Amino acid sequence: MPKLPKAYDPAAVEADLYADWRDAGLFHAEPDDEGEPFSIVIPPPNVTGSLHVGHALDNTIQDVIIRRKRMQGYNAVWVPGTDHAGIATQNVVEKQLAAEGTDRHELGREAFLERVWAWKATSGGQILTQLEKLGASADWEREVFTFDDPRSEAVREVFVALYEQGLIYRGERLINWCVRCHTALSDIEVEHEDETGELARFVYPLADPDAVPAEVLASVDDEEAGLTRAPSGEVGIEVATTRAETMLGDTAIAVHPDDERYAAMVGLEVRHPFQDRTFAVVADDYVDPAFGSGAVKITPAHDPNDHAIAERHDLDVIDIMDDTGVLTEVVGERFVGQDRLVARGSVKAALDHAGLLLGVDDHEHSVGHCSRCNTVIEPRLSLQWFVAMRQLAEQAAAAVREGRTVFVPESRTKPFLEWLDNLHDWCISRQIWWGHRIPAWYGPDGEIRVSRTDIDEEGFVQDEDVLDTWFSSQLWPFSVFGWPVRTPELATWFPTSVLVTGYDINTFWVSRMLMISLWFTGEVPFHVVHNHGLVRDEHGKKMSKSFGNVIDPLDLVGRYGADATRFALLRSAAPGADVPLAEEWVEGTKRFANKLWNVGSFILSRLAENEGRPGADLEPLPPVAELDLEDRWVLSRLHAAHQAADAAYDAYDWATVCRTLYHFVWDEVADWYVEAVKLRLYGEDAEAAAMARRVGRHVLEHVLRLLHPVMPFVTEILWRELTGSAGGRDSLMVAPWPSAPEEWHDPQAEGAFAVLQDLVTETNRFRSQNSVAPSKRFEVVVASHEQELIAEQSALIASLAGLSEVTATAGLEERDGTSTIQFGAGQAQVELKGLIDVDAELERLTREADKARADLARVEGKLANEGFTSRAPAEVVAKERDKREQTLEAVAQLDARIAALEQLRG
RNA sequence: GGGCACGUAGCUCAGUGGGAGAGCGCUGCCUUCACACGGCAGAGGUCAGAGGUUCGAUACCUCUCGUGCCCA
Repeated sequence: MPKLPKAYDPAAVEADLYADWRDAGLFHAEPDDEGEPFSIVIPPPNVTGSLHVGHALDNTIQDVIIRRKRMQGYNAVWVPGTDHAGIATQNVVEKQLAAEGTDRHELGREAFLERVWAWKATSGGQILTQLEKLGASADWEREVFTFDDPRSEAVREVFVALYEQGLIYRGERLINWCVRCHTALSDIEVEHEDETGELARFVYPLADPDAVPAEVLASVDDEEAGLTRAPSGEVGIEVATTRAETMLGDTAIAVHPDDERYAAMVGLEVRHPFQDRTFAVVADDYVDPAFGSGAVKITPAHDPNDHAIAERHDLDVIDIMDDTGVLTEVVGERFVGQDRLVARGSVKAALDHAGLLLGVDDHEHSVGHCSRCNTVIEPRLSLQWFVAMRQLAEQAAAAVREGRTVFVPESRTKPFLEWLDNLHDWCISRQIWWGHRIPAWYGPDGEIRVSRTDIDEEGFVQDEDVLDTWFSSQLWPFSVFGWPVRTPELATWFPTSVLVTGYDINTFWVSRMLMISLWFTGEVPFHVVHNHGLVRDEHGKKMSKSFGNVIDPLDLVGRYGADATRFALLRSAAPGADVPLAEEWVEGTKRFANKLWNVGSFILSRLAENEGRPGADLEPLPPVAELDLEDRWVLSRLHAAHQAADAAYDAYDWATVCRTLYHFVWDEVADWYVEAVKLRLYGEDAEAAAMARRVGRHVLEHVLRLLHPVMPFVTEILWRELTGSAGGRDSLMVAPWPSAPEEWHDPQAEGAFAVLQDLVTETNRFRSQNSVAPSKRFEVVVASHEQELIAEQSALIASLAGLSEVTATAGLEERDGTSTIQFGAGQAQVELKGLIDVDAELERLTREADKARADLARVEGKLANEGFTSRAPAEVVAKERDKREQTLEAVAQLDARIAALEQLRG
């Protein structure tokens, strides 16, 4: 066997191995391939995207699942692709246009779209290439795009069908408007953040104070009165708002019907201070009489609750702003042309100037922001297309309740169902150009035609808007397989097996796939939703560019290798929890890859020429009874590791998979088995050495298979060395998943080996405490209730503990000049003479004791200084006191050992 | 305001009705024939706090405090 390089160098092998797998067609599957179908569709990343750690985790998990299923003999396919990402992609190209001094309107719709397609062809989808660096074994021949022709076909079919079924409608409703993106957004594309804003309190003066009963009017200065006297002297009703500019669109004041303070005012009119109009006081149950003054200003065009009240009371609706958030002429010339945030200040100033402002207080409240660009969202009444969600949501909820789709971890189920149960209709039209254009045409006399084919008739024009990107990506699990065409792929791989995604997009995407899939195919889109956490930094903070804690996964791959990067991510991925990641942790997993490499390289280095293994099947081992203790022990441990890892794989518990295999490889195989087996490998008995090689090779190959899904590269390269594989289709990637025979489970061997481990560990401790060099060999006489075991394994014990001779005895004789090593199953007697150089040891200990005394003197001196103890920070003083305690203890121990040694020297 | 998690070593986290653990970091020793990307040994914890259940609680229950997330 050729000797492998001393250290594992991922960069030297990864690209070649990946190309070899791909060229051998190992990523590709056909519907009529052998095996039970297993399928995963990638959550399509934005075509504009580049790989971040979140993608790295999400796709690593998918790769782990698909690689294991492939090894288990499933007809496994992982379909990759990208999302056209309407707003995000349009933003990218619009930015380019802006840099060129033009914009999309100047270019026109058609030219603009050509421009976006051209951008996509050259710069889009690089994220998929980046996934290859991670080792992603996706079926690249099946790559699709949410905006390619077959997917667009599916989108149109779904839109038209839902329209025909009455589940899609066009209507004027309150929606979320982004004044920067110039488009409507659905509810979930709005992110709410708590902010400290200002609550402005002001008075709407009564239009006719004389309409109020005299005794009510007389009570105006009372604390509890409904009426308020403004600084101007006018009498009116107090209201409050965080968005002062919305008062320009107010069309009512609402009070609670049972609120006696306002009973006399209901039905009366108040006067708008800046506009030539009045409006009424209405009574509505919605109002909370305990909040603020108990009277609420009503802006029906810019607040959902107000809009609901307006519908109940048939109020006027006044939209005060244009698409960019600038106030229109309806607000009056004093404020027209101001941005809504500017107007907020000027309205307050104007109210103050008019003597109507009562005060402005800080106010904690939740403010909606565009999830795309973070601009403050404006609720706004607008004519848009909607999907009626009730029926769809009920079906989806039922499917989840029946367990047709399950969430892993299960704890995600409840919030998901609660969200589904409270779903509002979905606004799906977007005022942008890049996306699936709404297949609706408007004819003369307000006729609307929604059609599967374009309408060319004179007088008909198509809706300018496009569909929400999620409207197309909701079809992904079946549109990738060609739906609505009944393809063999669809028949084989749909419904898909598992969907892997962060829990943060359960509402955005998972819910919609479930709903639409059930509606159109009658099937759930996936049997399992595996939710992983979000990748955060090592302190649990969200990664963000502005915070400077972003980790670039490609950078990690470049420096530590794909395997280490994958392992580091998975190792932190405990079920249900977010995933903390630090660069130095990746360094740690690189060391693990190196450890595995060296275990492999050791075993390989001992193999004889003819001991390479042919074929995909693991070579059978001799019956357990014929094996040595350490063989039986390692197989029993392998059995346990196999069971634990297999169960964790099935449970999507990646942290446990990693922990189990890491521990087995490092702490059991490397630290104990490899060391134990050296006795035979370097010994004279050729037959015993051959057996050791055979078991070692078997264990190594087994664990390589178990580890392959998480660390595909280092396992593959070692496997090829071990088996003499030339690559191609003879690959670990498609080697059968191993099994661990029950007969390996051997508690007796584990118990016996544990006795040896304990004795070896205690001997090491004796060495360490007495400064006996690891290379120094000495004799022990062991008295133990496991006398037989000790006698049988004396050579192994001697080898592991670096002893010259191990003698088993029933009982120890008291002898001068000896000491005993205590271990769990007995004692080992050691001759001290010649082992410990008493003089040198005394000298060393005396030096240490002197140093400790010097330290002690310094600390004591400090603590004796009154200035220090009274003026230094308490924690510093406490630290010094601790140090004194520790140093005292150290001095005492050193003195005791010195005394003991002096007695020995006599 | 409603809901859900979580609080264990300096940091990040496992864990279990009966011995308190891992990785990293830290200390000491060791270049011994797979590996210094290593080996051996070691220091370090009131398992957030209080009460309850129990023979026994870090674990189960209740409350308090603290942190995070989702929803309104």
